[in-house]
Amino acid sequence: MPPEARRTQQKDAIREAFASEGRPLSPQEALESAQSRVPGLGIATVYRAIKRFLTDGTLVAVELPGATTRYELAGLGHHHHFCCRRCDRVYDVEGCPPRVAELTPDGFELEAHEIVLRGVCSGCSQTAATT
Amino acid sequence: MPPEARRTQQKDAIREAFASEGRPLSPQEALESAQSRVPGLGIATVYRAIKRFLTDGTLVAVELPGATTRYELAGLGHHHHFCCRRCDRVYDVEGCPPRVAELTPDGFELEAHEIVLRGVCSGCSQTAATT
DNA sequence: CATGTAATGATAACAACTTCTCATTATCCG
DNA sequence: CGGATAATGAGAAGTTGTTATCATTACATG
Repeated sequence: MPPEARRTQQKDAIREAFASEGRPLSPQEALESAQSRVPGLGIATVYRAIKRFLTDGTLVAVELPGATTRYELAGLGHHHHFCCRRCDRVYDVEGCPPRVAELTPDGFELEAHEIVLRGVCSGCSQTAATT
Repeated sequence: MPPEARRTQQKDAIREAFASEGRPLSPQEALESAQSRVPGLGIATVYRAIKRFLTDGTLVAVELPGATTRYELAGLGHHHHFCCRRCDRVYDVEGCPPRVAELTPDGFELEAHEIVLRGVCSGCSQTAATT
């Protein structure tokens, strides 16, 4: 049996990072966010916490093309993602277009689908000017 | 100015691999396919050829969530991809569902989108039986 | 509050993929 | 054909992201 988990301010800070940011975070992003609460936090602890949160169902992995894996709180239901090419942040997007399943070639069995939108987020869009 | 390119049987074999397979290939897949034409072919040569083909517009990169980058012949037009979880091969799929752009959150600027279908390809589906 | 032990932080070690190095080979052009 | 040099193959070396090691710290319980 696995060792009993202890509650620590580090894990609390990491969990809180995902909850407060409200978008999928990479381990590095989670580290930076959580460090505002626990300054000395190390990246190894973030990886350990994420692994534990995946196991206990707190987080789920979000894989994106050409980017490192992000993680977000579980239980959000079916949704997709938007990647900003300026800040590299990933955002959740609601909804799902109709007829996605119709793309499936004959003889293929569709089990899941993912949609990734790309562009510039509202924050970066305002800051804009330069390309 | 860059050195003048020479035509070699290795590059021909690699280009032919992409043309004959008709689907996005990883460097490793391209190597295996091209080795049927040039047995001694090395992986370094495949990487060098791909880099050159990207530069001269012969190939384009296809990035997928949680998978190594694939490459395919350029000029295929807008399309999406299907990943088989059994054989890990990637296939092109025609078409594009309507209203994808409507998912974009307010204030965000959409520039592109990608759809990845997942499941089992027709080849693996027949071989099936086991899960 | 004393104690057993899970958790942490820093860093080394991994793993997967890609690029570099260099001696050798092949291509191209006069 | 002969020479200049681009291309190749094999393996070393880099990258980037993740996991393991280990001495130290901090939970949590009696």
